[in-house]
Amino acid sequence: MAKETDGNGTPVPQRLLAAATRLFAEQGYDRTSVQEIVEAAGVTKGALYHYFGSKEDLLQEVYARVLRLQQERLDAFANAEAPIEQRLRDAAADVVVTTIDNLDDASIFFRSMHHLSPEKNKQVRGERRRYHERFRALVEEGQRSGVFSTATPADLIVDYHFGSVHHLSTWYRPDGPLTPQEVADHLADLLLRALRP
Amino acid sequence: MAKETDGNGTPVPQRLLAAATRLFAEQGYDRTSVQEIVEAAGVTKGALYHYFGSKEDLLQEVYARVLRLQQERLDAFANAEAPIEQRLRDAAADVVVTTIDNLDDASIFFRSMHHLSPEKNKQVRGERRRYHERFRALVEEGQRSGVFSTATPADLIVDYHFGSVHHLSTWYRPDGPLTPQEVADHLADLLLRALRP
DNA sequence: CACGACATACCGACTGGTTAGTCTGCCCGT
DNA sequence: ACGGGCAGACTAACCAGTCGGTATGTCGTG
Repeated sequence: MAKETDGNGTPVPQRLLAAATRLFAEQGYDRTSVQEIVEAAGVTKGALYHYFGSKEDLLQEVYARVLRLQQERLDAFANAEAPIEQRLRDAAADVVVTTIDNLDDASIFFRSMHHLSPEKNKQVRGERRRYHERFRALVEEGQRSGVFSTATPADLIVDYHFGSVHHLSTWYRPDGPLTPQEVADHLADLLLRALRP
Repeated sequence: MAKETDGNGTPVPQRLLAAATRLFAEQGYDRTSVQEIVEAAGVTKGALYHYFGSKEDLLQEVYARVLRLQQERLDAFANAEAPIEQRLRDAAADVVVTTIDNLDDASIFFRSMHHLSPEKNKQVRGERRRYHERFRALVEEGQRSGVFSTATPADLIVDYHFGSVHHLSTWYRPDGPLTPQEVADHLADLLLRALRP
């Protein structure tokens, strides 16, 4: 009986992170006070500053979690044994599904990145670039082997697709007509269709 | 000699709006203090609150300007005398060029919309929807006449394209290798290629 | 096994600083 | 002499982070 103080079974740091994620997504980083976060997590400021160095650290932790997850999944799909069209399609569809599954994290990611201090921002951008480059390598591989059109630079292709992923948090509603998988299939299909020679 | 107090020739309200636009884009809405805005415009708070009701009104005015401009241009291209592929391509490319030309407004638009109060937010969303629907009508027209594939719902097509427009403020750099027109041509081309039957 | 020393986990009042918006009044053109 | 245009001091509220304090557990030692 040392890890949780009240009825809730999950440990305090994770409760804080979950509360912060929800509140940052709902109200934005600047409009969420530390007081609100600790109240939502059922603790006090003492607990938060015991586990985290600052409010900003909380935000960075949200990013780190998302980036780790997406990079792992991309690597898995990209390195699979399959023709390039299949690998790109799978990777493109997967990032859509996982983004919808973590829509809170996604809106925080795209809306609040500029709230990070320059150093942390640089770090996050660096990991983001790794992701971008792995994806671009897939496009280039297909272009070299003649499966994809070379009419458009690979960089632009990647930004085109991630624009639509980025945009999901603006328009996708879980109670809408399309399931996450259907949206993912459509968006991956659009990408592959645009790449036909 | 009643309209401007110092050496700057432009009237005070426009100076305030310009300063606010730049600062909101650079630092975000919440992180920009009213004090900074008035200093950048070379006036004081008295002047700002003489012309605007609140800090939020400034933000809304930025939106209103952008929305008016883009809606006008879309209507012009959409109602032109040309085959549907041409009209859609022109409209899709134009929104890219004007977004890049007003990249500050664009980043504010997409990053700070949720800072508006519910009523103003609803109003902006309404005008946004009008734009979306006019664009969607173009896609549907092409689908009905068999020029565009019907594999993807028109709504999704529109969100796909505007995702990439939205995303521009994240990656486009004026000192990069591509001119605004080149980016616009590429993105419009990708859209049209994805729509090939 | 008893006991003190130290560590971990957390509480909550407090501080120093910032901010949006107000208000009184001056200045100047008409 | 009147009113639009604006200055700038002021206020009331808020907020991130600090700090001294408490409770509970762990570990080494005689």
